[in-house]
Amino acid sequence: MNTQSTRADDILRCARSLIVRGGYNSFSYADISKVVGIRTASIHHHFPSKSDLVRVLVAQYREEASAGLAQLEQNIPDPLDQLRAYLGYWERCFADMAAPFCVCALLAGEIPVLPEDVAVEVRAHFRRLADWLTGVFQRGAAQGRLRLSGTASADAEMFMATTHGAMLSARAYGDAKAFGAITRPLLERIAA
Amino acid sequence: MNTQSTRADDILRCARSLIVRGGYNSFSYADISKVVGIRTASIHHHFPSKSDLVRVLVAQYREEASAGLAQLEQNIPDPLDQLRAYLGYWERCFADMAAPFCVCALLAGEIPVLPEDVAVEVRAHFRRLADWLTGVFQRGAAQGRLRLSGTASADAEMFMATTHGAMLSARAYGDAKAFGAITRPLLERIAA
DNA sequence: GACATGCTACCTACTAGTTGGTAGGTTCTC
DNA sequence: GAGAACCTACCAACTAGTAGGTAGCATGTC
Repeated sequence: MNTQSTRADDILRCARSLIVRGGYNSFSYADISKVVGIRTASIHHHFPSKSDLVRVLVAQYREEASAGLAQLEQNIPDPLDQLRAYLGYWERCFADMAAPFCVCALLAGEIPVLPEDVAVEVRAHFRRLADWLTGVFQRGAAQGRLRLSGTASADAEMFMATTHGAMLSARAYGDAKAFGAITRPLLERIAA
Repeated sequence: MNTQSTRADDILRCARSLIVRGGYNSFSYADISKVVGIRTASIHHHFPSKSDLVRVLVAQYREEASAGLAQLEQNIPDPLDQLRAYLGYWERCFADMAAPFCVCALLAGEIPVLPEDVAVEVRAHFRRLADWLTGVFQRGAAQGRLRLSGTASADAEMFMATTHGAMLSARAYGDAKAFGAITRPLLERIAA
C-alpha cells in the first residue's frame, strides 16, 4: 500500500479544504496553485480538468466516509452509540476546524450546475449514508434501543436531513455549537 | 404602492432563479443579460455591484417569506396546520418548478465565501424563520396540538434543519418527491 | 560503463473566453 | 432641461485549459 504523500494528494487535500468553504465554483486552480506551490499547468497534469479533480476528490471522500462508517460498525456494538459517534464526529469537526462541512452536503445544493459525473458521486454518497443509517435504525429497533416513528428507512432519511440541515444552520448562525445544539436533542428523541 | 414590473424587478427575478440553481458564484451578469435582454453595463446601473444585487435579492426574499409566514399566521388558526401549510408550500415548489430551493438555505452553505452584507441577510432569514417556528411550537404545545420533545426553540431549530436537509436530499436524489417523503413523517411525529 | 529510450513531474508561455466593473455618450420621460 | 434608463466600448483580472519544452529517474541494450 502506498502511504507516501504525493503531489496529487496535496492538491486533493487543498481542493477539499477550498471546496468545503463555498462549493464547486468558489475555488480555482490558481487558488490551489498558491497554497500547494505548484503552477496551474502542473495541476492540469495531475487532473486534466476541474471536473476530474472534483470527481476524484468526492470519490476519495466517499471512500473515507464509507471506511469510517464501517469502523463505527466494527468498534461500536450499540446502534444508539453508533449514531452518537457519528454525530460526535461532526461535532468535533465543527469545534476543531476552521470551515467544516460535509463535502457532499454542500455539493448537493449545487447539483443543477455540477458536472454530471460529480453529481453522480454526490448522489452515491447520499445513498450510502442513507443505507447505513437505515441499517442502524433497523438493528436499533430490533434490539429495542431505538424508537422508530416510521419505517427504518424513513427515520434514516429524516435523521440524515436533520444532520445536514444542522450544518447549514451552524454556518448561517456562524456558531459551531449550533450543530450540537440541534443534533443532541435528536438523539434523545429517538433513544428508546 | 408601486406594483408595476420594473427592469430592476426583472433582474432580481432572473437572478433569483439563477442563484437558486447553484449559489452566489454560479451565475454572472452575462447570464442575466441574456435572459432579461439588457446589457451587463445596464445591470450595473440598477445594481452597482454583484453583492448589492444579491443583498437586495435576499432582503426581498426575506420580506416575501416574512409576509408569507404572517399570512399563515392570519389565515390558519391551528399550529399543526400552519406547519403543514409551510411544508406544503415547499412541496408544491418542488413539484411545480424546475429548480426550487430556499435561497437562504443554499447561500448558508456558502457563507464563508459570501460578501459580509449578504451573509448578514442570510443569517437574519434563519433567525426570522426559527423565531416563527418557535412561536408555532409554543402555541401548539399550549393548545395540546403539538407534542414537544424538548423546548419549543429546540424543536423549532430541529424542524427547520430537517426541512433544509430534505431540500438537499431532494436535490441529491434528483427526486422532487423526496422532500415530501422526508417531511411528511416529520409532521406525523410531532402531531399530538 | 555508456548510452538511448521512455516516463513522470514539472515548468514557461500562451490562449480564448469570462468575470465584475467603468467611462462616457444617447435616448426616453416627466 | 433634468434625470433615469440604457447603450457602446472599454478594462484589468481571472477562468480553465493547451503547447511545447526540460530535468530527473528508471529501464534495457550494446
